[in-house]
Amino acid sequence: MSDAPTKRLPARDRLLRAAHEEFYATGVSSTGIDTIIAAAGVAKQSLYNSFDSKDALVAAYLTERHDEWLALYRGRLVAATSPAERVLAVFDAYADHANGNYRDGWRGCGLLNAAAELPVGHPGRAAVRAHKDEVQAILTAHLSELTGAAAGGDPVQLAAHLALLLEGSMAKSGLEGTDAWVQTARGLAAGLLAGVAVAE
Amino acid sequence: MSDAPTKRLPARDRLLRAAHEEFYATGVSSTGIDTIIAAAGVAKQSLYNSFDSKDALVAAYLTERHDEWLALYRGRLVAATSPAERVLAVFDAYADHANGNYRDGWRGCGLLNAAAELPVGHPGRAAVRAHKDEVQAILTAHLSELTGAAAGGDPVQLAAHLALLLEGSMAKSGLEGTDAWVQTARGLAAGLLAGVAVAE
DNA sequence: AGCCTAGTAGACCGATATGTCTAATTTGAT
DNA sequence: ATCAAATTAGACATATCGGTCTACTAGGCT
Repeated sequence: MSDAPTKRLPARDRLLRAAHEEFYATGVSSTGIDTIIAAAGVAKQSLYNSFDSKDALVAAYLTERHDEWLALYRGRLVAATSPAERVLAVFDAYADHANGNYRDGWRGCGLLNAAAELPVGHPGRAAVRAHKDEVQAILTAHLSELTGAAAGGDPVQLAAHLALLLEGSMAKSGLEGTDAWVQTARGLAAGLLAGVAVAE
Repeated sequence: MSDAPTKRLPARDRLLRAAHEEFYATGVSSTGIDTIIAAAGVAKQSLYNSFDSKDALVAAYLTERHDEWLALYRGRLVAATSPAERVLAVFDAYADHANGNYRDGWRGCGLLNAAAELPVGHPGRAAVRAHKDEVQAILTAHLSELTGAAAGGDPVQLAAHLALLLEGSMAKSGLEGTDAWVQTARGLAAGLLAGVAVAE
């Protein structure tokens, strides 16, 4: 190694890492500031140097998980060689998410979980909705590529169908603690895609 | 009226009604005891006469929402005259749930929302899982009736598909605040059921 | 060496959390 | 009318919440 063996991360990064771990495991509102700074090994003031409030830390946590999923998806995307595979890459990214390392195990989509405990009108809910809209837009784009402009299947409707399977698999796999339901959803999606191909 | 015009409900019932309203609107862990007793118009001691702790009240809240959904489902069931309609009655019960009266509007499935903020291992999560298993068992039973024992479609697999659509519609409609996604899921389910009927 | 930035430890603040306790009062049944 | 059960108001205890403040310290640059 050219550097010091383990360069200590700046406080902001350690806070985000700890926030991810604690918020995901025990929920946003039942996790206190003190828990997070203890997990990060950071002074309380360091938190308020990087973030205006707990709410700002929550907002950063949400965008971080959004980016995290996008990275998983892009990783899967480069290995996909057909439109159908690119659609299934979205399901694989969800599975990768479920198989990540979490202190107390998989507990479902962190964004949906956070939205579930935020009151109506909270900006965090809008952020989660925007993320899910983006996922569905990705599906729609790949499906348009698959069926072509004038094919029989409607890409928008099929994207809605697949999006429901995806989010349903998050809810159900989160309750079970495994990726089994994500794989089930992937299998059903593959069947639907085969049906479109046959119809063409 | 034969009685007093409005018989004041016992404290326990008023507490459950208030707990429903407050827990659903703002989440279980960010809603304090004091908020609930104020909404119920009840003394604090009355809460602890009926429930051992806040956790016990949360548990009662969960079983109450389970029963509430079952009642909606049974109401829809009596009007259904075929196995396919009985399957769709489950979707209609979910739509009824979404169109209920909530102080700050529809915010998704109360059971899923509660599970999303409970840590792994909490008994409340097991209760929610049991509820969702029951819903899926209901779907499976109706589908078995529909396709018969030796029909082409697998009732178990189709029930899994429909269950994913259902829970996906809860997640997505909860973010939007309307029942639109539940109706979309119902339409997709109807299409799948028509496909089974055709294949027979 | 000197300095500036980032970080540290921890006391402190007011508000709120869950839960207990006491004592007075309402209620319904006999 | 009387009695027991249910309910009331509200003080109280203890702990934690998010957030502020002060004073000290460690590292990297010039």
